[in-house]
Amino acid sequence: MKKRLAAIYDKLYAHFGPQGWWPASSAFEVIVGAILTQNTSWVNVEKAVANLKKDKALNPRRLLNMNNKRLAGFLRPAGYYNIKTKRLKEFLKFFCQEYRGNIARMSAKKTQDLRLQLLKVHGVGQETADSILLYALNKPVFVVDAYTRRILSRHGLVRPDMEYAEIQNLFRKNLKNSVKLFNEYHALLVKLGKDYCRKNNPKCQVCPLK
DNA sequence: GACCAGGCACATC
DNA sequence: GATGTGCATGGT
Repeated sequence: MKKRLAAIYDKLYAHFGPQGWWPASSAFEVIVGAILTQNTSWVNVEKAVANLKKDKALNPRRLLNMNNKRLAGFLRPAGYYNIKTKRLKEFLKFFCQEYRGNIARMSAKKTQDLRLQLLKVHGVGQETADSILLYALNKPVFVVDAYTRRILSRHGLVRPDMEYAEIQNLFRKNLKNSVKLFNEYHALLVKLGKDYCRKNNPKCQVCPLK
């Protein structure tokens, strides 16, 4: 398994090159994006984030104080905007109360403890929590998403219904637990997924992993 | 017009 | 524990 995971990474990296993730200009923006991208294409998330930036609202206090109607209006292009308004507010409440809206304070917490805290926030599940840990706070945690599952199962490394934690363990146990590697690996899987491995995508047979 | 997207919570069995 | 459903916009 070590060799297979390493080989997949090498092929993807050789084919696509470095992905430069996460596409955001601050840790806080990463977190907002992580919540907004739940089951949503990234281009739509970018529009919502642009709305917030244009209003100079992309900071914890301003977002937390904004009324929900207005916030939902900004989030609209990202879809599920009512739900996402609530989820974002839930995170902001936690972030401001627990860490005074300060990334460095939150980052100082022990990774596994912080992960558990994040999972208690309503609207933050495993993938969102891990995206925050890896891409906003640079913790060596592997992010498992729909593409990861689909790609690995199509290539026979996991069963399609395998638990999140089990898939995550595959990476943790068989690769160097490096922020740089985990960052790039997951980003490459998403790139491959978008280009070749969407649901019902006919390009699947010309996948560069073959 | 159908199908899909970088999930999650909740209901029901 | 497994399975089904609502949430919603915008691109292909």
